[in-house]
Amino acid sequence: MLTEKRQRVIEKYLDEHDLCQVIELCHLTQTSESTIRRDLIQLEKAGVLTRVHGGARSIRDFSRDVSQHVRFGRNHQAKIAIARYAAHKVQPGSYIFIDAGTTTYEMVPFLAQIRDLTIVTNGLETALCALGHQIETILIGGRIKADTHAGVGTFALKQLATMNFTASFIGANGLDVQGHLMTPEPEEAAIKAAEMAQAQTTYILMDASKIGERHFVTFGQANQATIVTSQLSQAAKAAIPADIRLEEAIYS
Amino acid sequence: MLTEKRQRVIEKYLDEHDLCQVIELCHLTQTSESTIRRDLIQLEKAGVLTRVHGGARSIRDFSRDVSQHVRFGRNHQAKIAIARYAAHKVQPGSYIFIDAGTTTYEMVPFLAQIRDLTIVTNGLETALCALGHQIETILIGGRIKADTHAGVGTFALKQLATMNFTASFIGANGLDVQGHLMTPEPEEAAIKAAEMAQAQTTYILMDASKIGERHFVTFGQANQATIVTSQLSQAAKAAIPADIRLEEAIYS
DNA sequence: AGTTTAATTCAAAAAAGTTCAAGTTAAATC
DNA sequence: GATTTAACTTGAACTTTTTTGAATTAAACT
Repeated sequence: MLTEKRQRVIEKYLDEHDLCQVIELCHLTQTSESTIRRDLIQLEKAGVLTRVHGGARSIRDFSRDVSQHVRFGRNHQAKIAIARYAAHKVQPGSYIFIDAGTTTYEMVPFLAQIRDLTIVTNGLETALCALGHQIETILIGGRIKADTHAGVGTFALKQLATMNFTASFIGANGLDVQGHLMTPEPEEAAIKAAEMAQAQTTYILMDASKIGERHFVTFGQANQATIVTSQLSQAAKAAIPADIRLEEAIYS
Repeated sequence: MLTEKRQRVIEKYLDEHDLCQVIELCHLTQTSESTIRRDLIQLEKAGVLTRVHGGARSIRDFSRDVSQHVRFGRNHQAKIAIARYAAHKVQPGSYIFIDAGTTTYEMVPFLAQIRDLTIVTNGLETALCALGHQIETILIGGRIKADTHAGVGTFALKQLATMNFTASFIGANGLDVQGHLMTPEPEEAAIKAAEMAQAQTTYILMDASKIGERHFVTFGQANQATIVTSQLSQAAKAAIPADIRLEEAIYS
């Protein structure tokens, strides 16, 4: 492949994905890491992208560190599979809520094709990503948490209370055998509860590693929602409550 | 094959493909690499194409040059000077509003040192930047405009109506001799008006090039605020309304 | 700590530049 | 009209430069 061509592929890929790993580009262009690194150095010098540890970021992507951790995180493949699966539930013309968080963030690219879609979110990165995909986006404001970049607090709750969603897609950090949906942080829990309350249908996105885990605050009951998760281990299956709607997203 | 004919074929192929390899052209024209190289040298000299290692690229292809957008917009230095000047107006312990926009965005780094500061903004990038500087941040939600990434609309206005700021820092696109503060977009104008209404003191940030410019919507009167701008040209001075508080930020 | 990613270095491979002999063409000469 | 010569084009052989991938060392992240 021509150097020129390869660098264009990289540019295009970065335009679409905002962030990418060196390895991804190797597979994409069928070249070695050395070559990709050299390309990235050149492209950075040309002002097309910014190099970050492990890959590169689009120059006009402000979401920086958080989404970087999103992309390079551990169960990334599982999260994408869950997100893709969940995205299939979305109907054209609907108003959906996308919770702040890494798994739900991954839904956005899969939503880009759906017609007349409006997404509402309290995640800054999610909003920016959606805008980048030409999706009509409404952001829940409020105090922004420094670690997760999620809108929380009374301002957020008040704004949420006036909205009604076709469906909410919410991340959770834990699910126990009694069907408690849990998260470590009270303010985020309050928001998640409101997100559920305002939705006709709720989907909880959580990878299998979180089933059986317990956290400080319960924000809802599992039987009020559909759980979308990755392939379950035997241990995870034992920890699932009885009266539950659970769907496994299979990925290869 | 005639040289003339061969070069015509190369041109045509390049018009269609933007980019091509020497080998491709050899097959296409049934000639040796030497010949193709000689053709490419000639055609490059004629300004038809640009040679790259391994092939050539159409001169008409500007997708490459677009990437020269290391564009920190036009008056970047002036904007930083204005932002620095405006930031000095901020007192510790205050609640201030920072409007979405490039000039106001530049204030954020200068605000990082100020103790007990809470900033409220309707700009996504501004919020992320502030969070990055460990500043307590509240975001105004609402529909997010795709071009400016600013929160607008009724959701935003409603949320704003409940807040009160020590000071608002707002960008403007135009100021005429009657003291009209103007911006091109009605929805943003409505937000800017609300930002002014909720503030004890308003600072309008605009570089000198915008003084004398007119735009579609007026969102406020200059005598209700302090204008912070860059060094004024003679033309700009002539366009300034009489009853105005205006401060020039000097930069070297 | 240990693991992953990046920078550096070097040899192999690919491509470009260079040179030259053979082939073409066209005008000039016989 | 045929032959010669000069100008030009072409393809191959060779050298130089650029690009590439692997190996090693250094740095960064968890």
